[in-house]
Amino acid sequence: MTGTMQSDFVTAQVENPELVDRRRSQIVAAAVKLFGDRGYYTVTIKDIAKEAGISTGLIYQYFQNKEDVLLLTLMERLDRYKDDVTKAIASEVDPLQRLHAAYAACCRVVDTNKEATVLAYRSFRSLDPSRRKHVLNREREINALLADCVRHCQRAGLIRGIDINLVCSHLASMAHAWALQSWRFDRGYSVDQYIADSFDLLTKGMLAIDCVPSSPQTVTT
Amino acid sequence: MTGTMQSDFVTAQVENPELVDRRRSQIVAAAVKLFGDRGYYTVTIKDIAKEAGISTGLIYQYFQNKEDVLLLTLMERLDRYKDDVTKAIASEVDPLQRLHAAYAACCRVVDTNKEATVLAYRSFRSLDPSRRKHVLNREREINALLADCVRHCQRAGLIRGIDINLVCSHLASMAHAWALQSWRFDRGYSVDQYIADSFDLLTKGMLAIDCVPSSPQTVTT
Amino acid sequence: MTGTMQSDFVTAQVENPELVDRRRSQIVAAAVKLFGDRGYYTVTIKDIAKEAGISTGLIYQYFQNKEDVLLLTLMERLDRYKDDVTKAIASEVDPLQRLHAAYAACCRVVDTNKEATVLAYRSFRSLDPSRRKHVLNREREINALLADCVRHCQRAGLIRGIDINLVCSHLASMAHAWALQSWRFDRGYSVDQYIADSFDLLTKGMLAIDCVPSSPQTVTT
Amino acid sequence: MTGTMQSDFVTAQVENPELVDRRRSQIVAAAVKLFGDRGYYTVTIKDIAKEAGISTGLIYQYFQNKEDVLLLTLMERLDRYKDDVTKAIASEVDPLQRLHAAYAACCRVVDTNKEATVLAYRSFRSLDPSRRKHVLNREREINALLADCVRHCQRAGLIRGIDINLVCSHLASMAHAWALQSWRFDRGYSVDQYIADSFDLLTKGMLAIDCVPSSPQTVTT
DNA sequence: TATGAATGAGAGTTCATTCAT
DNA sequence: GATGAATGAACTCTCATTCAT
Repeated sequence: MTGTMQSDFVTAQVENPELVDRRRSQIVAAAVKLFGDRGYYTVTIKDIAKEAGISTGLIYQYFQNKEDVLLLTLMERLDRYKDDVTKAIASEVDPLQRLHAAYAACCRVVDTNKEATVLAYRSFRSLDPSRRKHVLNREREINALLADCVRHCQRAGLIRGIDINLVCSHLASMAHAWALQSWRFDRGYSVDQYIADSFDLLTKGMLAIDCVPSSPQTVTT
Repeated sequence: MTGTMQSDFVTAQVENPELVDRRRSQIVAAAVKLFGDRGYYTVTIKDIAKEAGISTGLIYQYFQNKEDVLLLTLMERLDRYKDDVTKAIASEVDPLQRLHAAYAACCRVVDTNKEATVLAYRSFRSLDPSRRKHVLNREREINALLADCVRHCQRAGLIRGIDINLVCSHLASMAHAWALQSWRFDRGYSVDQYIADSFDLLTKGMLAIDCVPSSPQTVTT
Repeated sequence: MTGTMQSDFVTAQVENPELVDRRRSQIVAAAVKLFGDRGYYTVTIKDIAKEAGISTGLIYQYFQNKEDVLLLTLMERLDRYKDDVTKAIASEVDPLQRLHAAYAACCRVVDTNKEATVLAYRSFRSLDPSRRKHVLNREREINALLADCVRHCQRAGLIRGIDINLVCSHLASMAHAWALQSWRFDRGYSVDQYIADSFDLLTKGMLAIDCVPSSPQTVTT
Repeated sequence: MTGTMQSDFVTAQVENPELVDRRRSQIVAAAVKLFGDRGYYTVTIKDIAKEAGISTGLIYQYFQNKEDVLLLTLMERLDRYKDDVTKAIASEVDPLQRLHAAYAACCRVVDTNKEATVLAYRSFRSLDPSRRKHVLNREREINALLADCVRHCQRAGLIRGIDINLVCSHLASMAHAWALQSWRFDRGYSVDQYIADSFDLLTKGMLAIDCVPSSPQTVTT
């Protein structure tokens, strides 16, 4: 199971696992809020402690340093992300509907967690290489879920033989865009509408001339 | 013209405009390199001064504070971005080829400037609201260029009546993905290939069943 | 008797005297080891608790604060010191042999407890004045044992009428030097040899010309 | 020349060598006073800055960290020590008088700098191994001066064939004792008297029976 | 104009001590 | 009696910014 504050790469001084879980959740909740609003560097440990309603020293009983707080903050979101996507595709059998369900789940996670999504982009590079690896691994696991959906569609002959990496990048980018480029969209524009529109665009493309449109690729090379 | 270090929102203590231009370029060049590598907060003014080969004090003759250095650093990239896209579409007349040229230009700017692209995502929120506005305005100008291309295609009946904002978001996201999600792509995969593949995907969509595919939209709501 | 962990200047919260004795010994044993290795300030109460196999809170049941742990740590060594010297001279009757036995005992205590000897020098001043007094008193008691030996020798006409304080300082310095200046001596050089050589030097002096050497004292004043 | 604040093992951010010299002297002077009174660990960087009349940040322009302040503080005393001894023996030709001059110089350095002498004993072990090496090297240089005097005396047949290390240890211990064991001596007792008395003791020994006294060495083993 | 020494507020982190269990 | 989670004051060190030269 992914969604726990236990972690083999972030160590705590406190031994009671339930307490570790509870306190870390408390601290991460405060961190998500503050990091999301103001970014990693402008938020101090004291700010987090105050927001969490505990003393500064206590944070260091559950995290080795500030960077570990960021790490678990980013990981927690990815855990929820993965869980949501997993649940979303569990009940779907039709390949294309499965893919749609996965994409919709991604968009919804982004929507309910816009700040955290932005934070992920802002702060990933604030982690040192070894911590980045943990985040990337989780990111790849999520990606594998999407890739699987795409692969099923391709096997069913529903999607043409495009590079799966490219398709996944496409899907992820569009989901993230809902948070990262929110300035582009009208206030009234809802996630549901966005999911519908963007999935339509992703699947059917932009061109009006159906079927074999005159590709401008030859120009490229 | 955009590509100058003169700026009405960042003021200098030095009066000679040429000098301002030269010094600011020198400083911004150093900042681009360092911010790109290590991010805004971990780079010090001293680092920038050393990289630029000047004294720390001098930076404050041309910028009011560190945040202004970041602002011009981000702006400079957007200026180049805009110039490149402008030049790219200048010679194209066919609407779709124009769009392709614009998109390709975006991808190439991203490719030659991956670090700066990542920096933009990381550091935009480190700016205060008034400075963000300047960046967003420039971003919108670039977006307008793309939007114009799309509009032309739509008027020519080449692109179907999808919301232009959505299409532009799509285009921008994919261009940025080349830098932001570079971990997804193989080392051997070139920008040119990426441009070709992603533009094909963007325009024609993912579906194998051409023309009217059974849309899964109804599931969404 | 000196060698107990009961103490009228360090108070405990626990009433059972045997328990106080046992726990204090346990804690002081851990403290000796850690303070000896790393000094007073770099060792934490937590370190001591862990080394002693107890909880941090328990230390405060037997000591009022960290400084008291140091005090008893220093005192314990002095207690052993005093006991050893007392025992060593108990069986000797010949004044000079008594003195020799006392000096040899000092050197051996130092030798078996080099770290603690160094600690005493390092950390005495970390105590507040009132605690220092306790250490100094014990130190003076030990000194009195030596002084007594010297006095006996003088009365027996074996030692000339030098100021006893000076002689004692001399003896103590040389004994301590075995730990404090161990870098001066070869690895193969044994305590026994050191005792023999240094006592010979102390008693007979450095000069080759026996009897009345041309003293350079007149130069001094 | 030894007595300068330039140092190849402690680096400064400031380049002007005279300034480095002046500021370091200023800081070390404050540190000597405070460390001497209260020890290394209980004195804060802020204390030193205040005592020196500068800002805390400035200390870090001239020292990399607090430990380096301690290092130079200890080194400075050793430099003066070495200079004083060197000067003292420069004019003496008679081997024994040379030795006496060296010893007297040692005692006088200790006397005018009691706190610093105590500090050296207290704080040497607060240095990390590489820094200790620097101190020990200087200490060995000073020791070499003494050893040289002793050797001359031995060659002249004035001192018997005792191990030179032992003799030097003896001399150094007695000199240091003037500061370390000052509690033993009466207030009225002067350095000059101490030098005279202790040198007499060191050279002629304690025994009243001149010449070949019955050595108690055989008892030792 | 240009320098870089100087400032000092504020960051992350530690640790002696307390106290509910 | 014993535990160890919790506290928060105080530490070392950094760095944006200033200003005398």
